[in-house]
Amino acid sequence: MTGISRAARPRPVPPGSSGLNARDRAYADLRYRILTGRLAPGTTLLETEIAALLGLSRTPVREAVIRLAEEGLVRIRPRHGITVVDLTLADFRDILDVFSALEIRAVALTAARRLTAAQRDALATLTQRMERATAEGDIARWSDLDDDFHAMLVGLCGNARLQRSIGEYWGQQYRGRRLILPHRPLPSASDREHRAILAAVLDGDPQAAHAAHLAHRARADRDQLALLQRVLTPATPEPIEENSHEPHRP
Amino acid sequence: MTGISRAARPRPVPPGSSGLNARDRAYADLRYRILTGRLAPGTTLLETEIAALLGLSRTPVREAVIRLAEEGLVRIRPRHGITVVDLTLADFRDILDVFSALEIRAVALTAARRLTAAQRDALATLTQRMERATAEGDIARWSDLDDDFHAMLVGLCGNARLQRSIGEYWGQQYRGRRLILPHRPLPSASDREHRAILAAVLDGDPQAAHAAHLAHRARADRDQLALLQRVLTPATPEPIEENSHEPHRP
DNA sequence: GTCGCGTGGATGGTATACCATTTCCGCCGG
DNA sequence: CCGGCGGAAATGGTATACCATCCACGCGAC
Repeated sequence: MTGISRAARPRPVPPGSSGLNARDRAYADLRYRILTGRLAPGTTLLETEIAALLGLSRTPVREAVIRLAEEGLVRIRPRHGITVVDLTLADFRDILDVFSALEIRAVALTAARRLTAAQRDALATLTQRMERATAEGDIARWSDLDDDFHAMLVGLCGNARLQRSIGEYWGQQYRGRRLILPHRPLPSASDREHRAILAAVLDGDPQAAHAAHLAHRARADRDQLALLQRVLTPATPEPIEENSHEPHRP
Repeated sequence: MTGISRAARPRPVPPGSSGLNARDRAYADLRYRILTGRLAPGTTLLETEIAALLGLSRTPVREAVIRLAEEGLVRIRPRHGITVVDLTLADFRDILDVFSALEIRAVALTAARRLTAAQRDALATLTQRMERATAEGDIARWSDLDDDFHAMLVGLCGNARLQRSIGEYWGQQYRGRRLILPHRPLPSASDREHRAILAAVLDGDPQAAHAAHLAHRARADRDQLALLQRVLTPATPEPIEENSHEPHRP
């Protein structure tokens, strides 16, 4: 394909998304609003309301909403409206289980492939930049780079279906990451594990990559869930700030 | 349960189709036709034609087709119609990669759960019946039981999202199984591996279950792909089924 | 006061109408 | 004879209309 990579696929989706049909625009727009918290969990809207909100008719909105529902971001209750799903700790556990299983496989596949020098460099550079971010205590920056690193590992696996499924869960997992971002400790363990993953991938050793990524995800998921529990459990004594590094205003 | 109460209006409802909404009926119907080969790979239909075929309007058909496309069973090419995807060996490899990764995780989760006596019995019985089928050389029956066994392991994992994703890939994997069914050797290896999986699950040992299922899937996938290669490579495919060709347009 | 039933309205599921885009095909010019 | 161009028809994407269904609410009966 194009020499330049498809660019880090994550990112909730830039606001200026254009050149698509109405269905995809509606999907991208709604997904973006949900992932960035502009559409808060629990928000309930009618098909008509969403259509009006986006300036479209019900048909494309409906198709987009069905897709979001299949992805687990919203729930459709006939005659009750479309509700932004409020994820519980158990939900996050389930999501991470699936997401990790897929990602581990993807990394193993990537390790089994021949990478170009540019790709190898890019991976190595990302880990270095993450370590620098850690050293500087810039967790938000680290988190973005971590997204890029994982996305790149997945993007190189060569299995389009696998990538698609991972992308499907990425959004849900992202919501959890976003919630705990302000509470994250320094990701020294992740940095260390990333080194091991990188080494295995550059070595072209799928077995080692599988093991390394499995270990990484097991620990990272455990930590993330522990943090999520802390964030989610309070009945709401402390309003969780919806602002992080995003522009404000809902 | 549904009985006659629903039939308030004379609707040209497809025969046997239970009382779902039109979208789900269209989805189930099309999926069934594709998986059973009634809609042969390569078949191309227009939205209008499918709608006429199912006796529905385009709207629900469209929604169903979008879902099938996301699932990878059909391909939508605007202004060219909806084509039943003809899976290549590479496709099957990709599909099995994802499917196995998910199923392995599911089995590990199941092993981590407390099962009821009935569930344990059911699993044990299934393996026994499979072994009997093997002894009798009834591969078709064995294959069905194998489906049941795997489905039950997955069904017990307690992660609804994981189950959903597995279900999404099950259909595609099923097409491959169906293709090689007549060429399968006696599944002695599978039976042996199933014993190991069963033991680990009944032991409540997720680690062991993970390892056992990983080994099982790795070997089974390898064998299946080898068979698929044999089935798929000949330019002039053997009469795999009695399925008739679609009438071609003049 | 509470429970049950009926009715009206809201809602979403489905059908249909409309329109922009693309493709196919024939015609004209080179 | 070939290739580009134009237009008509087909097609899918979108908008809208329609209608069965379900829910809420109120009224009446117990």
